[in-house]
Amino acid sequence: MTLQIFDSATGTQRPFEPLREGHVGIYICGLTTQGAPHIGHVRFAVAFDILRRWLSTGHGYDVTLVRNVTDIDDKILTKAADAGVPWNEWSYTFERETNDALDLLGVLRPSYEPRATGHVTDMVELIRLLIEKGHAYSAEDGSGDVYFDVRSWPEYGELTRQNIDDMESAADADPRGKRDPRDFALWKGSKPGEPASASWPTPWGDGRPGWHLECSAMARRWLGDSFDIHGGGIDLRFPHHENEQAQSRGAGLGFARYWMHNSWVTIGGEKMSKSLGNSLVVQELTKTVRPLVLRYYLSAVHYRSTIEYQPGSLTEAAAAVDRIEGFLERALPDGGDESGVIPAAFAEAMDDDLNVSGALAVVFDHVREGNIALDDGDGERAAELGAQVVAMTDVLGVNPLSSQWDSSGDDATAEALDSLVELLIEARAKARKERDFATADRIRDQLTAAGVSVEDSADGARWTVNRKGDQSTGETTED
RNA sequence: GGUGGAGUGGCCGAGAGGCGAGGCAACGGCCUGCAAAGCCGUCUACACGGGUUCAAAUCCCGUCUCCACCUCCA
Repeated sequence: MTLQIFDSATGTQRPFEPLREGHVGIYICGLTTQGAPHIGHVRFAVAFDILRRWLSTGHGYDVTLVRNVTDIDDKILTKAADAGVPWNEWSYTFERETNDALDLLGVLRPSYEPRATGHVTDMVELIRLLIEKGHAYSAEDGSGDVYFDVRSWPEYGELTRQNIDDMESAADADPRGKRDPRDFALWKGSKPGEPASASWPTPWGDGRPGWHLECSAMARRWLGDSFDIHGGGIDLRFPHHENEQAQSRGAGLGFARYWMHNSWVTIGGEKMSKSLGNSLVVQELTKTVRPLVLRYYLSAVHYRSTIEYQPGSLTEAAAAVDRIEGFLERALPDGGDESGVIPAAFAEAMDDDLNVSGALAVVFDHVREGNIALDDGDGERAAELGAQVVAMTDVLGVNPLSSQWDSSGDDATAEALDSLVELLIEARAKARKERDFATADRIRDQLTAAGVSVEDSADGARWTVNRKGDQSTGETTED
């Protein structure tokens, strides 16, 4: 079976064929290092994490995933200056914070994570090539800026299928030394008042990288002149990705062969933004909601569909996760292994441009069938189905049994809790046997009050510690 | 003005000419000492108006509504 990918450059779904057999090179834009990441900021990472897992698990590809860090730009310089912190420390602080958030959500780390500031030489080389080919020029106003000449590149607008003359030129655009208002900066000359540490020498003057150029330079260095997939948020399509492609192809490089863009998370119908406060910052949210639940929530919707966040969304996700988890804990009491085979229906859904919703339907079908097997006392069949559920949820990064989600503290504490609860469970079992239901219920109530759920079954009681976000109280409600 | 996306049952959300995706919630039943969990069942939906077709949520035409991007956005 071939993986079908919706290529936003053509606006069509087409079969994925890698440049090099057995290998896939992916470049993703997106790490935000201006501030703490909210759930909208991390969606792209979750979406492409699923792509990556499916390419390797489902198709056996060796995947190289490069995810850049824009560690210098106007916003970083401004915010750092306002905070009185060196810009590089500001950026690095949030780079770590974002990576922590992604670790928390089980996003696999990239193969490599290059920073813009480490690739000035590669950028200079690209600028040189572009000037040589007549696609770039040094600003005539002596600012030290270097611009890409969009009129010199007939294919400009190709990626987003736009006609250059139909574009609304920004009313507030500062023409500076541009030949055309749509020309964009490859390199930005240093301005008075900017920190000396944010300046690098080039043949066209001291300055710092333009935003778009870094991706062209880093993709080229770490993935080659041509590579398979370029990903990022839909809002980056234009101008960022359009400009990247123009620069790279203008310089004579093949660049990306498939473009994938994820949609975003909205709240109240609007794109999520920082001004909404920090209630949806990943690290805040995961104080009351399990990271697994948040990961599920961000994964469950197709990557090209908008996720509308509303109070209650996470409670709903928690219920769905509990359903999978409850089954797996009963079907695989000793934990999962890697023996599960991925069902064809699941693969089919995933091959259809990563139809995660469709794939989850297959997961839940297996959960139901497994529960029936458990009710019938067919542990073997249940374990088999459980293993399949493990395999499928692993692809989506939402396997409840994964060690990724272990957070119960140290083993000694867990063992102490275990023996205390077992003691009460035994006492309750004795009371029930003697038909002393008042005592049995009192013990269960005490356990419930302590945050331990008890479920009776034919072969004894099963208990679990209630998780964060399982109750509606874990949800922050809007007035 | 240009480009693109969307409108599906109480809610979320797939699907894309005929066969009731799935999840959540609610209600009824089975099971249970009672619960919980699980299972079975009920609620039969595709913005609106036309058209094509034996058959349309799906194709065509038109309309309405919402959202995004258009040179520092995940």
